Amino acid sequence: MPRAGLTPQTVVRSAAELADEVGYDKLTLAALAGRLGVALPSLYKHVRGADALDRKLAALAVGELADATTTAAAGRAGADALRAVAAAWRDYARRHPGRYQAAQRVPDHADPDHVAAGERALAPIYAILRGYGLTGDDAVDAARILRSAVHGFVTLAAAGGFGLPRDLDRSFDQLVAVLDTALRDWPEMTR
Amino acid sequence: MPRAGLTPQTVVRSAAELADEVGYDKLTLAALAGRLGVALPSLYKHVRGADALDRKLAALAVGELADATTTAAAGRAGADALRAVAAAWRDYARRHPGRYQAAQRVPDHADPDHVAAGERALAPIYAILRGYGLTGDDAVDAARILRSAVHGFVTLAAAGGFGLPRDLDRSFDQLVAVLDTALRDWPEMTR
DNA sequence: GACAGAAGCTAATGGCATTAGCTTTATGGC
DNA sequence: GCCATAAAGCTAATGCCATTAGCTTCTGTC
Repeated sequence: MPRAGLTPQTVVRSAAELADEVGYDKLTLAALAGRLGVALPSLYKHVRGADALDRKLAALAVGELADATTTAAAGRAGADALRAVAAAWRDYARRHPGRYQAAQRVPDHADPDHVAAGERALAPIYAILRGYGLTGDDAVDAARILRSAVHGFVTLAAAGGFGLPRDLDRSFDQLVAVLDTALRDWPEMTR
Repeated sequence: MPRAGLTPQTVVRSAAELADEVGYDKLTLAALAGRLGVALPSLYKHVRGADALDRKLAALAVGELADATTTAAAGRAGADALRAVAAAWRDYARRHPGRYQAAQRVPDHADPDHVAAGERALAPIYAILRGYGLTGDDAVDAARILRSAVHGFVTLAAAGGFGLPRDLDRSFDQLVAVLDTALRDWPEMTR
């Protein structure tokens, strides 16, 4: 019997593809083993179990999302950077719905790679905010707002929560325009 | 042996409580049966199965969310209404994390109650937007933005996605302030 | 070429969901 | 008041998934 030649890497990468294809909730060790042409328990030679796989997949996905947004932000600033990062973000979520969902898991403090990937994903956001002159508490609030808006949009869109026929691209452009305006005229109010 | 006296109503309500207590992902027919003091298969006398229970729970939760936001909007307009609805929304999600997650399931077209609840939940949002003078496509875009921002915020907050110690209430106030500004000075841009 | 370790396997266990079929309890008509 | 019936509950059986244990076989190194 020839060997399948699996590694932790290939197993996680295959899990990512499977999650994107069938949905994160239907990602199962049994289905993954089937896709890899291997008996289910064999996977335990490469990952500690279903929960560990989920964590590794989250780390992978956050890292990829960080790469995508970082690349999009390179060489840009202001509204230009905001648009590019938001577009890359949404694009990643659409192209990789399973991974994007997996990425929402909060990093385990004991996994430095996952934690680092999470920080890398935040970096382009704070870079954009610096470009708008926002730092400190303002930047924290603004980052939360930016993340909330974009994440909320792609999540609701992916779930089919936007029923009406109105073009989604238009709505997303408006969302980004609103964020740009908000960051330019940052409300001084609550201080 | 005395009867438990269950009904579809009590089963779904108990499921809602259980989901809030242990988390939506850990809501299981086995756990629900245990809480109700009944053997697992007995639940099938009241609900068609796990998936049907999820759907009923979603309908219940969306209805409750609609009630909460509708009540908050009553007698208010403009920024006042926006603040009240956003607060009620966030409050519901925090008080009922399991239900809120359940509510994200898109209504089955064959379930009129669920569909109606979904429309009731949208009503206060569109009412607010009318108060800002937004109708038609503008209202659709604005509603999507509003929903994205608030839903994204409560989702990320619930998942523990906001790591930093900065006060969440402050950030949420800023979010609502940003939305208020955006709705007042609605960008005419993309048309 | 032998051996050590890794990669794979089968078998067994336990949890959950579902279906089938049985027993018992309420209840409504006579 | 009694009995028939439908509903509410039960146990038993099946199937899928995750996990663990323990065995076999491949592969690379001396």
